[in-house]
Amino acid sequence: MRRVAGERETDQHAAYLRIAAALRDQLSGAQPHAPVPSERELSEQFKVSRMTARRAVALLESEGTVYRRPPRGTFVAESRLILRIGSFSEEVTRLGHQPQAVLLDASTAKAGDRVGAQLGLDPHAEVHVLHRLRSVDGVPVALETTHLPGALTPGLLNHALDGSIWALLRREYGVDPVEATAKLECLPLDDRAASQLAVRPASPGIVLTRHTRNREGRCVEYAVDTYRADRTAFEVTTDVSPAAVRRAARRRG
Amino acid sequence: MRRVAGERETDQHAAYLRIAAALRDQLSGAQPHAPVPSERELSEQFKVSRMTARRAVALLESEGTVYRRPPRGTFVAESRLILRIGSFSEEVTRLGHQPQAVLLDASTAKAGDRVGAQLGLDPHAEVHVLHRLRSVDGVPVALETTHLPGALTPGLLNHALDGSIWALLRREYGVDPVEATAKLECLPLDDRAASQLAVRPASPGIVLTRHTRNREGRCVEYAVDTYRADRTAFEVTTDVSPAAVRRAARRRG
DNA sequence: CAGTGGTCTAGACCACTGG
DNA sequence: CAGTGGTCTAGACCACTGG
Repeated sequence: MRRVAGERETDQHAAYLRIAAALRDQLSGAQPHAPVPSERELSEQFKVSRMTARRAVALLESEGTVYRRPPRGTFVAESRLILRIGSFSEEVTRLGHQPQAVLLDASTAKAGDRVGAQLGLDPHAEVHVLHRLRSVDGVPVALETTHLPGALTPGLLNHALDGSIWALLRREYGVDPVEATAKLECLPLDDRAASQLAVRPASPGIVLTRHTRNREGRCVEYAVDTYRADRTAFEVTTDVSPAAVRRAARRRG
Repeated sequence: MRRVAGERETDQHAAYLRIAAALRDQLSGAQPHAPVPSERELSEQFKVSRMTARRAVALLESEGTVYRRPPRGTFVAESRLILRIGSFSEEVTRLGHQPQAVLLDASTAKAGDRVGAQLGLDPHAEVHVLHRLRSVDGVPVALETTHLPGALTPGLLNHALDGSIWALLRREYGVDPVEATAKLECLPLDDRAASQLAVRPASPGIVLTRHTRNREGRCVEYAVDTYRADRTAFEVTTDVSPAAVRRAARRRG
């Protein structure tokens, strides 16, 4: 069998992969939030340096199996939330958890070229921009940046913005989101996002870029949301018929 | 400002983050496949140990900015392919690239409890299982595991399986996929997947678990596909109306 | 103040490639 | 055979928390 660079003759897998696999096995039956052996303990137990034990734990962390809470230690993680594209509040509630929103920043300003193009508005049109931190059962899970056309939602910033925005749109403004187009990509979190989500820099994140439309096909929301990839997954249902593919191609121009 | 554990008084950011940011800047104007300075060069240039320079490069690799080709060096990556949920062949072609498929394994067997439940079939029903490696312009990008009900696609394994399966379904069997439900999650690639996709173990991956249905709502395909997260993103269009949410809830039971 | 994870050093040997 | 990335060692100091 052909070997890849760096793979030793004597070890089928690198030590850190062997340790990660052993730990994964060991923890598979454990309760969420149960303690995981410390890096120093693992380095003794597996007779490797701490840097090598550390790599194994980092791997489990990036796959969402464990989480670190310095300086208390490392613990078994809960399983991921499977969210649908839509209202964070409604989705988290549906899954039997408690959603929270903290408004980090809210402002009204001219759309500008970039946001205007995304919302299908003149660059001089007014747009509300909300930055919110979303949590589940008190644990930070996502950062939202939401752009809403000011003409559709006059006085938005006077409402309470720590709940479901979609509920507010429907109730107060008669704006009814019915279709969304979203791009999902997997990226390491930058310093700022990692800090706000209370995870280490470069932890895996899911960046969801979304355009939401009402029944008339008008874009009523443009959002860029960053989710912790270790805590969330997305489920989508989509039309894959050739007709839908052609429609999407037209929308894109 | 409150500091998190491990952050020094004197450096706003860790050295590896500072180096990553500098490199990101430096490479932003570079052509894809241009060489990136070696880890040893970076460690001299930034006056850090090679392990620290290495962490910076690893970060850029995980965000898809560079790729490593040992022992030749590290190079600037191309931008991600934005795929829709559907036919890999059709999507890659639409984006102006050349799709390839290599059949790794094909077999027909009883569904069993797990796959049977996913396809809505009796555990004793026959199912075709295909394992394929998908590439774009010669670069491996995804691993597909596709399950198809044998009753819908008799003799499937006698056809050429190195092209679009959906085209084959439509053309040879009159099976027409019109709707898909997919779960997307971000996971580090395991050893086997990483090796087949020619990336390092634990590189970021997107695991797409998909149920595809025909116009009658029958599940005609159950697939688990693993994509390189550094090379791909997904775009989906989905119904987000309350009615659709209720429909999805009913489907799930 | 013991113990944790976060970061970092200054080396080492390895397999492999391409000139 | 020079140079690359892959892995690893055996330490070090740090900030922080909780008993």
